[in-house]
Amino acid sequence: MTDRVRVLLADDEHLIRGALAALLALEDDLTVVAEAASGPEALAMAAAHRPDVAVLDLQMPGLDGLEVAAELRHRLPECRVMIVTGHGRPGYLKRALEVGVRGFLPKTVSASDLAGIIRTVRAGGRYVDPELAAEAISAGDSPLTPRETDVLELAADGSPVAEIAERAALSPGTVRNYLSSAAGKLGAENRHAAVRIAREHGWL
Amino acid sequence: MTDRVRVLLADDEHLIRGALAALLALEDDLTVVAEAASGPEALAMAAAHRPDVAVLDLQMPGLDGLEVAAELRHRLPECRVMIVTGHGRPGYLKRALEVGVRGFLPKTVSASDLAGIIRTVRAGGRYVDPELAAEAISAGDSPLTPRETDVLELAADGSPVAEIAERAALSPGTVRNYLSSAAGKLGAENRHAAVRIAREHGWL
DNA sequence: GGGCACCGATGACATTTGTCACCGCCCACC
DNA sequence: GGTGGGCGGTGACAAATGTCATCGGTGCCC
Repeated sequence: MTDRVRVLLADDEHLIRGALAALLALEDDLTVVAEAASGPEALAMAAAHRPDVAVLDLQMPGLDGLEVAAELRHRLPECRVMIVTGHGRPGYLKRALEVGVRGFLPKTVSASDLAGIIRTVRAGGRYVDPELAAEAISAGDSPLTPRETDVLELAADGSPVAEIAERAALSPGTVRNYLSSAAGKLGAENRHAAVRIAREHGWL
Repeated sequence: MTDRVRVLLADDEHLIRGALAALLALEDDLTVVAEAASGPEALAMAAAHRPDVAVLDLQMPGLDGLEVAAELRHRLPECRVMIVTGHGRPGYLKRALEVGVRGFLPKTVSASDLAGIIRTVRAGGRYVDPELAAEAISAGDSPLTPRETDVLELAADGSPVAEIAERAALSPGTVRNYLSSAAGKLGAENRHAAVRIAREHGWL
């Protein structure tokens, strides 16, 4: 265990990624072996360099952090995955844990904390930001059925019911039923408010 | 002009801010004299340290980057202001230029570019990311009247018309007129789609 | 086998919303 | 001094939406 920890950094913002790489390089037991600016690139880099720990931004072009995490779990099971997120909605944390993510933290942590968490994760430990954890627990599970979620997602851009029905290959009446049910469960006054509420909880 | 450039960094994400500060410190003609994690804190720091250049994140708690920029222009006119943004919508650029911002760039630039741009701005120059500029030009001005924008903003959370009318102290009929007019101008099928379109253009 | 939840659908009904025409008021601009 | 545009409002009408009851089908679990 005296080897240096090999780290993969994935973030679409060059400025942040570069700065982060420079900062982690100051820690003498960490080495950034690869950087990526998109989801697919992150997968390719991981395959090529086989890092010990992958630090993934949640929002990236192509595949987002969670999708990359899910892929990595199959392709490179010995690689520990951490997710770093700017504005974390609760629902993502649950999904992240489901795909085997070992660390989940907001970008408001300090660099030295990040380095410490990388070491923790590398050693087989887990870390979840306390505030995000609290939000996730208080938010709980989505009360929506899978189909309700689907339809609500199609309603997210403000389309009229007829268009949603067409895209979902459903009857307009059925769509209205699902939306009405979803709005009721979420305590929303209409489907648009329901979309907002579901988004805030990370249920969408 | 042989003095070192005194820089204020404001970003709510400690990780990025710290990393950025470390990176800029490597440039031997730049000094980070203050850091802030929120809009009000940025103003206080600027007043206390009187930096040459303020590098502001667009999205911050309290006051956003543009509001801080507007304040700084009055309180500290000799301080040049730059805005750095993660996912930049076109409308912000126009508003930024209106409040006297000298630099506007996405977080996808490299650190050395950033350092160069800070020097440019310090010397009285301007810099606008070409891609953002192109988007802003193609997006153009908002076709909405001020009042239409207000009402559309109140409609953004999906509230029913009655609630919007109450919050705006307007008659429900008037609210519907404004929303209908706004949706028409934006080519939207209803007010919720109008909100989305206006958001995408940075007109909200 | 009986409950139970989810899916998909229909019909009916009240409410909300979108749209249009038209009004008066004020202010800026020519 | 007229004209135009924004603001705020009313009334009316058609369309979209929300809500409810009800149906049949499926699959799961006790």
